Amino acid sequence: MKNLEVIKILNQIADLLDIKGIEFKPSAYRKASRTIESLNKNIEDIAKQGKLKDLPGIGQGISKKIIEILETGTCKEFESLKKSIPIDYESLLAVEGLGPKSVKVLYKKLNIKNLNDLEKAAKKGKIKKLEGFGEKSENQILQGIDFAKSSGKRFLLGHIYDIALSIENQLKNSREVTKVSLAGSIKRMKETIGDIDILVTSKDPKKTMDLFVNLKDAKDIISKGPTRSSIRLNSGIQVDLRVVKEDEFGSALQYFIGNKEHNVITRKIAISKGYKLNEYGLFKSSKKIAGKDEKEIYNKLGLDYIEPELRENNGEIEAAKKHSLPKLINYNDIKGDLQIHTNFSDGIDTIQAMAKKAKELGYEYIAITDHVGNLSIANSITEKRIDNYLKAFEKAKTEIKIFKGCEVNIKPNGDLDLKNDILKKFDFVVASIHSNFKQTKDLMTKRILKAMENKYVKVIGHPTGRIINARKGYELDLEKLFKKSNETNVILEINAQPERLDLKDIDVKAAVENKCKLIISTDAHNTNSLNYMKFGIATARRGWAEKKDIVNTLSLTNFKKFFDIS
DNA sequence: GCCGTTTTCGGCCCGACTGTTTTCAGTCG
Repeated sequence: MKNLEVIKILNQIADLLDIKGIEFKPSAYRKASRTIESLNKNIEDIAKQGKLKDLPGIGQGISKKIIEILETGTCKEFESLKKSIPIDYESLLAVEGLGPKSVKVLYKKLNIKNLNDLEKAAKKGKIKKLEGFGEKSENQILQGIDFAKSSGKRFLLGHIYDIALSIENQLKNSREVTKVSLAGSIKRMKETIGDIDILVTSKDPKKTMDLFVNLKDAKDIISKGPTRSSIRLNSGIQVDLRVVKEDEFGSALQYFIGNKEHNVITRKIAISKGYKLNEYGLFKSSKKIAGKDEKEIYNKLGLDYIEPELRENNGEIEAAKKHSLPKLINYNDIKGDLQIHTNFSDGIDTIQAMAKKAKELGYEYIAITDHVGNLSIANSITEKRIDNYLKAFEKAKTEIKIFKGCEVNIKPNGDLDLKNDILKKFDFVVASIHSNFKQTKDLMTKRILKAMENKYVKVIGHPTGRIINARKGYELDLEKLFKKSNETNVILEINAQPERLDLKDIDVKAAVENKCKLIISTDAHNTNSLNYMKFGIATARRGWAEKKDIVNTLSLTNFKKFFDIS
């Protein structure tokens, strides 16, 4: 799939046009880029079918450029832009406070082309002498350089969610604060988060802002005002707090949860109905007709309430208009966790400890699925140790149902790494890929399809093998897997590990559209990681999944029936 | 560059905060 390549180049064209000071075109390129980002199809296939222009935000000009990129790896427009502005704009724009206008001035006046040039110029005090810059902006740039060098990547949802909740709680517990909510991408439970947005109402905004910028975990204050302040935490993530009035809380939430495209469309709908929508409310001329409550705003726009996880401009507005939004799976619908590791293979805690924690989480059943076979890296349970492992299940005294499970490696040819006469001793076999990721799409698809034909396999673990920010998933024809799943009742997993979330949201949506059921598992290697379930559920919700689409929402009795196990 | 129950041309979301200004441009979300 060349989707990522196309996305990257379109974004870079947008950056360069921005620096050139060209209006409106940058946002057109970014919009096209985001459209491709939300696709769960191969852009090359769409191009071959001549259907690029059917995609929103892609017209005559950009479709030609996409074809050029697919054929040659780049496009003339991009190359000539780079020539005319031969600078490392990506890292320069990553410096906090530097935007396209400043980057242009710095290049024209001081010939600053990269972070090194920028640092030298700032240290020599050259920047503060430029018109429009000063002492403070020079200092800010110096600080920003360090940050741009050290990070730049987005944070994983699962790594910062608890931090966000803790800040939310500290605000909630203060006397002045009357309402608190997370907003932005973290409220939408996006897999990666740029910064944490929080919205509050307060009886004493000044006091609340003081409390906020003095939070224990705050390293720097980026800005502070009566309605908006930003801090940077020790972990490096930025947190924005906004204080709004009680009767603006709903409209502010609507505005700040986003995403951007979703908001642009809701605003346009407002305009088409003769209203105006902004963070202060929904207005008819100057009269406010909604604002306190989000639901009210959506309803007055002729839309059903849209859950935050769906607000990605991915069809939710049309569905809300037609009253056909899915009734999303709830965060408390899960009845069991079906991929769990213990100290028998590469986990830390015992079967009993995992079961105890699962009971606390309110589950009715779990499957312990330690690695079996010859996978050396994960301390796999080899044939010799299998009997010991199975006996441990008999010994474990626990209050909830435990399925005797294992995770078995799928070999490059699609065979499993353990013989059938051993596999049959287990109630619950998860099969997954842990090696030879680089096979062709065709081979990889056949490899997994073959594993799905094994009658002992119940689940395919982390089906695409991707690691967020680190490894692309393997090339795979998911539609064929969906079909096979429907034939064989072998279920594809939504792995809830923060760096996996695999299947990912748009793949979940495709699965649901193919009437393919899924299972959500944490792949926990210690008791604490059993808490990751919420990120898997969030991924399911972002993929429009309902309770009925997720197998482990079934009661123990029905779950057993579904898989025909006891 | 895209798009159209106002438009095939003329719009394109808009407000808070900051720093450098003395009324505003740039950045950010």
